[in-house]
Amino acid sequence: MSDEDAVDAVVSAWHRERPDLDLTAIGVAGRMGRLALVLGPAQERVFGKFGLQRGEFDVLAALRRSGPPYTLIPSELSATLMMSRAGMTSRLDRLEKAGFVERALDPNDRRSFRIRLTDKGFDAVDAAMTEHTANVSELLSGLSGKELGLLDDVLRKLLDHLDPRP
Amino acid sequence: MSDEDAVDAVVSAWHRERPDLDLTAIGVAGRMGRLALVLGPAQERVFGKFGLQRGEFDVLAALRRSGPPYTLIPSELSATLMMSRAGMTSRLDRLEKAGFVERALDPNDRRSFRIRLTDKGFDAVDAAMTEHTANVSELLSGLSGKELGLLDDVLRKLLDHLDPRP
DNA sequence: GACTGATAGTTCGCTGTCAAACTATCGGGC
DNA sequence: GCCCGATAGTTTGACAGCGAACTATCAGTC
Repeated sequence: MSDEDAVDAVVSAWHRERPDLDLTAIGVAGRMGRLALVLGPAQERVFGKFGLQRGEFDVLAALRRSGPPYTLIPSELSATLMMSRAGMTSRLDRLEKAGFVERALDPNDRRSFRIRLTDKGFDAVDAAMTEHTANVSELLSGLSGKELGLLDDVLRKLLDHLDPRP
Repeated sequence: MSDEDAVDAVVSAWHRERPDLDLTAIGVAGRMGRLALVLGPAQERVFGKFGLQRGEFDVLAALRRSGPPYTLIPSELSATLMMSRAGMTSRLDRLEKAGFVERALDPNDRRSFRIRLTDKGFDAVDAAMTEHTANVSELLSGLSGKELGLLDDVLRKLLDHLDPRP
């Protein structure tokens, strides 16, 4: 069988010090956390090549996949991306300054705006998405198709349990 | 079958807009990212009850599970926790100020220190770990034991592929 | 039509992290 | 015994994100 990995070492150290605890779930959570720590930067490297950071890409991607006219409202964006509105304001500032999006007045609601992807933003996000997709496929290429499907099923179930759709 | 979840919606929107892309891996990565976004705050709530944030708990936990005399040096800590030394300096400042750890001179290397868990830090991390363990078990309780084992196996394999042990 | 609570977005102050520059110390090679 | 590159930790400056306070607008009620 395969060697002990970093998470196994953590779990067995805890088991030695605190044999009273049930560490089954801790190991799984530890692997997920560590995975996020490895996958995050590996994805950001790709976004960086297009002058974007992860969060900025997420905004452009949400606009892009919404289809023509590639327009959304800031509060939709902050809700979809699970972040504060304050943070969204500054992200949009950066993206607007870089010419990737435009703020247009919303004719129906004067409190709000319509955030529209510019042509430049469209091109950037499409190119970034192409490479991002290839990169993520490569990152997960250590798993067989069957394992990938299995992982997806379990993650879906877990996500549904933690954050059930209404 | 279960309903379409948020990630399915993202993937199918991308498929509509960009049918040229293979989105299999994107879906899995999306679920992992979203899971991290849900699990993170859910864990931080517990740490907060003990006056700690996640990163600070991680430091105390590394010291605690290293066993007596509960002492490590800063560079070990920053390497284990995959963070910069600069960040570790400020974490240790906070923890020292709160009385959870002490900096002692390293007799063998005058560039370095020995970070030692105080009694107060020991008690705090033990109590936090007890509750953290229960909390994580509860968070993952949506999965059966078999599913948990399956998830662990796949994550281990993936982690090994991405970040192989030397 | 005026009032009231909810909603949209911004501003402000704070915080945790990082990268780069810096100081001090170590340890091997000549 | 002295250099000199490597190593340990800190300091500095910058930055993304958050929560709370604020302004403007909407929508329903009397």
